[in-house]
Amino acid sequence: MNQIVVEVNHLSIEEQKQIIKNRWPEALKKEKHKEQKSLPPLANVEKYRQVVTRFSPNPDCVLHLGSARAIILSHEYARKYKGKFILRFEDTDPKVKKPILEFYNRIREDLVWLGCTVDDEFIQSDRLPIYYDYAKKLLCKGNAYVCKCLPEDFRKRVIENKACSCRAFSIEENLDHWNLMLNGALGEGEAVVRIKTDLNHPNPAARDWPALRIVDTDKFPHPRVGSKYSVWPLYNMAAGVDDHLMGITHIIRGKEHLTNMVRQKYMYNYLCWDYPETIHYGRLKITGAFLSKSKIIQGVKTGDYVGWDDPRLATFAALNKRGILPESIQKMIIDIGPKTADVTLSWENLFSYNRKLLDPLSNRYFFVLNPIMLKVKSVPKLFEVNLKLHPQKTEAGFRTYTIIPEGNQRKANFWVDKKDIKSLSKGSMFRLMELFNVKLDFVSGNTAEASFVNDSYKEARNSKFKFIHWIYQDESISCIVIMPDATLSEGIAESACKNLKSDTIIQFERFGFVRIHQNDEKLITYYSHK
RNA sequence: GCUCCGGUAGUAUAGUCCGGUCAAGUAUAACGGCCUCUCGAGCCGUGGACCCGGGUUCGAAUCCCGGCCGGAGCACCA
Repeated sequence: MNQIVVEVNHLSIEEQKQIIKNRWPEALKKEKHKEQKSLPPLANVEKYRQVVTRFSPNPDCVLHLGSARAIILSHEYARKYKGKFILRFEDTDPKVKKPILEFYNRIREDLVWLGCTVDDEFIQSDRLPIYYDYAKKLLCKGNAYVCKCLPEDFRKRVIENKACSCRAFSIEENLDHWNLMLNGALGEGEAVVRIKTDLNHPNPAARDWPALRIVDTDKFPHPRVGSKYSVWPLYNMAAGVDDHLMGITHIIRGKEHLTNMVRQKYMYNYLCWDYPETIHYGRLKITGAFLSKSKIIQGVKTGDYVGWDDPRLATFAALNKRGILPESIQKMIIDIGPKTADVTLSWENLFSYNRKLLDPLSNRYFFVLNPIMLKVKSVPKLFEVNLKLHPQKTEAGFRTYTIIPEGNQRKANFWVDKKDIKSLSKGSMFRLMELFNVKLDFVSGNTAEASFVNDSYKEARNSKFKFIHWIYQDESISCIVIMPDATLSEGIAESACKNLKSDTIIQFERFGFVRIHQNDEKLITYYSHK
């Protein structure tokens, strides 16, 4: 056996290929296989009765593409294993990252839009007594202490692996101090509860982390519970306790939380809990989009953005407005999967997912961006055209226009795109799509003149005429397209668009997909993509 | 500075745990062609990648060592 392997390895690739070709030609045939991508299996599922995942946002901003990975992966895994998906509002910072009432609901709405149904919901600001309970337990067991050092002093010591004097207090003293925190005798910044870890832990970030602190809620009332509490848990305390209590089996979150796992594991050990399985995925960026909450909040506040759904933002609200389907986002996130490397997507990626879904669903219409009046003379007769609403689906129906030549010159007037006309030279022939062929006579300013040639499609095709779209002057309405950079483009759409309901997504042929935003007095659309 | 994580075409992903079928698959983007009364969709085709250097091995994207590059944490934020 080994001998054969050695022998074969000494042959060149060409020689090996030749032998295979002669003896087993079928082995060289390549098979094309299309695989439906799905999520890799979750670890240790069999250990648990039911998979439980959670999405836990701070309601201090609307949701955006940056959260999509956490939401969709958590939800998708819960569904895949017929488990539970929990929404938990982590609103435990009334001061620095203050929650805002309106966002609780906006986040719920965003999740509904995304198609991620929530099985259960919790709000941490309802649960302070629970955290107090565990804080006291940890203090009683000597696993935590009340630290009254200045943060800078503590840091200095901890970097040198040294304990501060508070660490040596007795359990009774700690409980006294804890009560002083709770009853308001100690003010903001005067004390924190720290979980004891290992002062020699190689990672300084893991040493004796803070679990609860005091916030002056008279000055900074919480939007839901006001000034009822002044002692607030920090992330690792609240999330750690909740993950256990809520039976979370698989934590799926960004890798910036990697050291938080290390920290929380100390607490889990003290309380004799098992730490859930974890997936720490990498950061998701999209080129050219701001995915930073603070920038979004700032920009909306100053009016640089028109709102949470400004088309320049990658918030779900904005993506919705721009005609991005939630299914496209879902599919994209699932394809990306849960790996730890950072990803930088380009819009093209999202668009191609979206286009695939949109194409069969969207009806087609004509829209002229830079209108120029084209006067066609010598139109011999009345033309009635039926334009397909969808090129591949006749069952979608038609829109019908009747072109009636007028005057003794038998003229018919159309709006066409200036760019199209500019690309044609005088005397050249072109075709008004689905209508007839014309010859360009002359162009001046905002009008052009042409004369009827014939209505032979074959001739247009064979002679490679340019095919351009058009809007009959008597059947035109004005239309505004809001572009991705928030600029407005005004153009002319065909009158059949009058009946479109807002929120439908259509394709303006040779222009791109747009979503109808408003169609009362004026047609206003948002541009999606080509 | 300390600690952790990562690096496969322009972008994203499969393969890495457990070395051979990877001469590196797929999607998207680019280019060319076909088809189509859209510049969309569809079909066919082309080009394009294992961060670098050593080592182990008959054989390395995969294992080991060293380097380089990128990201994250080191908050009384989440």
